Amino acid sequence: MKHKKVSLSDIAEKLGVSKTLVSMVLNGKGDENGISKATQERVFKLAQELNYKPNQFARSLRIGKSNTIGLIVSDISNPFYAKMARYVEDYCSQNQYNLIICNSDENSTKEHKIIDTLLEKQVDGIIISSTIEDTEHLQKIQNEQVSYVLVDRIYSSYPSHYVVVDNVFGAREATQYLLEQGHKRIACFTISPAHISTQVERFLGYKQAIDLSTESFDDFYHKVIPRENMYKSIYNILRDWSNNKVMPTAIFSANNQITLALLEVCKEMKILIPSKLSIISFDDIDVFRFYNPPITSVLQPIESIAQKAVETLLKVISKTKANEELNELYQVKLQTNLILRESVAKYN
Amino acid sequence: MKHKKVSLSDIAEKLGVSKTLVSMVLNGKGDENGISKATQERVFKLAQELNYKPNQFARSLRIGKSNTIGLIVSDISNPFYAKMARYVEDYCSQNQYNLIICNSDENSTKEHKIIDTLLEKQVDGIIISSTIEDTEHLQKIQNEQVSYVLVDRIYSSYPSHYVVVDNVFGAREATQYLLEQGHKRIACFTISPAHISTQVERFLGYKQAIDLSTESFDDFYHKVIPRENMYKSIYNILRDWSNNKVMPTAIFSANNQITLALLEVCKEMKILIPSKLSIISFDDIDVFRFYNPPITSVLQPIESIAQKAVETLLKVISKTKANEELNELYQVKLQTNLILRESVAKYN
DNA sequence: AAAAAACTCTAAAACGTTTTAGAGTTGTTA
DNA sequence: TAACAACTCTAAAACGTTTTAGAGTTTTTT
Repeated sequence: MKHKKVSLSDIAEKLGVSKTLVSMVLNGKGDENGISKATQERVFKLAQELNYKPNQFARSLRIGKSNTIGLIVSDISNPFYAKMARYVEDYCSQNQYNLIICNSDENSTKEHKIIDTLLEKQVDGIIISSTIEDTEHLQKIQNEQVSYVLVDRIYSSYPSHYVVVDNVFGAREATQYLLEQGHKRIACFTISPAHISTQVERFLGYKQAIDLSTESFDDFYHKVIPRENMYKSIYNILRDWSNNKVMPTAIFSANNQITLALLEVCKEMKILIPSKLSIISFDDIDVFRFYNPPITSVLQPIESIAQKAVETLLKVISKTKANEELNELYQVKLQTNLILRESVAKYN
Repeated sequence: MKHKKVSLSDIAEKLGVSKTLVSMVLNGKGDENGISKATQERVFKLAQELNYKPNQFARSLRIGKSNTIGLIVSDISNPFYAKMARYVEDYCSQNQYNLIICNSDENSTKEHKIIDTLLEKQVDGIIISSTIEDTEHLQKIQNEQVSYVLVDRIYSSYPSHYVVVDNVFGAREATQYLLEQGHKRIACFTISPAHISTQVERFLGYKQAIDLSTESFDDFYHKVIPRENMYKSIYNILRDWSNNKVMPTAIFSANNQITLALLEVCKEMKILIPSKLSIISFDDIDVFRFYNPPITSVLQPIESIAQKAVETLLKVISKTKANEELNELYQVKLQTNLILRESVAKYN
């Protein structure tokens, strides 16, 4: 029982009317085009009966719009991005948009390829948390007149629409909390590649807090952990500090994966948390809630980030389509929340 | 500098050749159609220069194939599905397929809608972990001649292609391990809705283990936890058991979310693991590795599941397209692995 | 009774590909 | 030198929509 897909023409033919009419009616433009109620009724009825499904390709080809957007993140199995993707998907489908999710694996070459693919698929827009250091990929997207908004990660010297979190504030607040608890030697771990704005900003917030305090900042305690070799390199760092009797009393970790590795190392080295070492982490993932002790962390409003990102992108898309001049830049910065748990001890 | 997108005709025109020729060359069919090397060279060169990108909609419209597949899971922010989606995406893009990921939220109505949307988008195939009890949605997909493969969850009485894990074996092995450690009163927690095959099968494996042992099976220790109210209902169950002095010595939890809730309840009620209660869980998620004590669990080979699912679907798609009779059913069942950690104590 | 307005509908083009069937040369064979 | 093969290329249709510009009736106005 191979039955061909039913098209507009099939309906038109059976009803003895034109495709134009059927198209109008089915798109809800029957009234405004003065199609009689009776005819509209007949069209709807038959369409239903035949289980008519418009061909999206024909449609997209004709109107030059795919109703699809792309989301590029480093790794969708990272809980932070998993949640984000989840909410982005929600808001997209609420707005009748399709979503294509892509993983860059923190690899510039791969991200460039992804962008090419997305542009070939003629997505209407891209939400992108980029791993690339320069901005030629953004230029490339713009050249194709495709809208985009940066999320999570931005370029300070390249004006664009973005939705991010106030990383400087979040990191400063976390570090200040550590200071308030009496810590003096506080280390900061960020993850490679070092140019990513989140890591730069969180380090900045950390530094600000220390500079504002009576303690003095020492770059010795800032380590960029290579993401390919987190466990080993953290292990080496802690061992060196320990051997040289310069162990910090607290660590601010600017990334959830770093924190996970750090926790494993501490377990392995039998460094007790928080009695021997206090830890505070950016990103609040499930593991932190369940860890023993539960980890104090900086919560990002993931759902709002996602919502704002989609909202912003759709705004930009519609303005671009309408050919309005887009002189206004949408730049959203959301607040973080410090979640106090038990991985930080008082120090004196 | 609004420059229109460049099309085949643009290239053809500038080169003074036909669209046909350009199309052939660009699709690598130059040789087999006897286009001279020189001409091919000119085409490639100009296409490159103009940064030509084929219009996928026109292409899909013409050849009736979208090169897109859909993935339906209950919630992509659940670590198990996040990983799965991640790998599915990998294998899809390796095969030049696009992926649309959808969340059903364990809601039948929503899943039906998702399927309708996917069919409208004319995906070439669907990988689906379904929440729906009956099989009319599968019928609907088949009616539209769209290929699909079930993953994770199946219908025992509805023949279809699938890729799953041997849940019965995994659950039996886990329960037998509990028995070997001397446990006699072993409970089993599954999650609602109760009809989902994974839950049914895991319960079955649990029951088999007990029936095979010297212990006797008691349905009293099998609880289906409603997913909307996991914490509270687990709390009530444990409290009742405790009050009535019928606390099991071990619990086999057939779902990672249930386990998480169970762990929280135990913490709240100060039930020590594993000394007071041993726990073993299906699914091995990050939290379990990091928990204190680390949770013994049944590991599913997520990457293989994903790989096989994509592989199978693509096979089915190509056979369907070639109009070959598909009398053979692809049914893949993968093995689980019991990961021994520290949440199970010996009991005597 | 002619002109205007209102109402209902349609023909045909366009979007950018792929594919079918075959056209026009040039060279080769009998 | 006629027939044939080989080589290189093309016209046009088709996929299924949306949209533009306007056609054909009937009703209303003057």
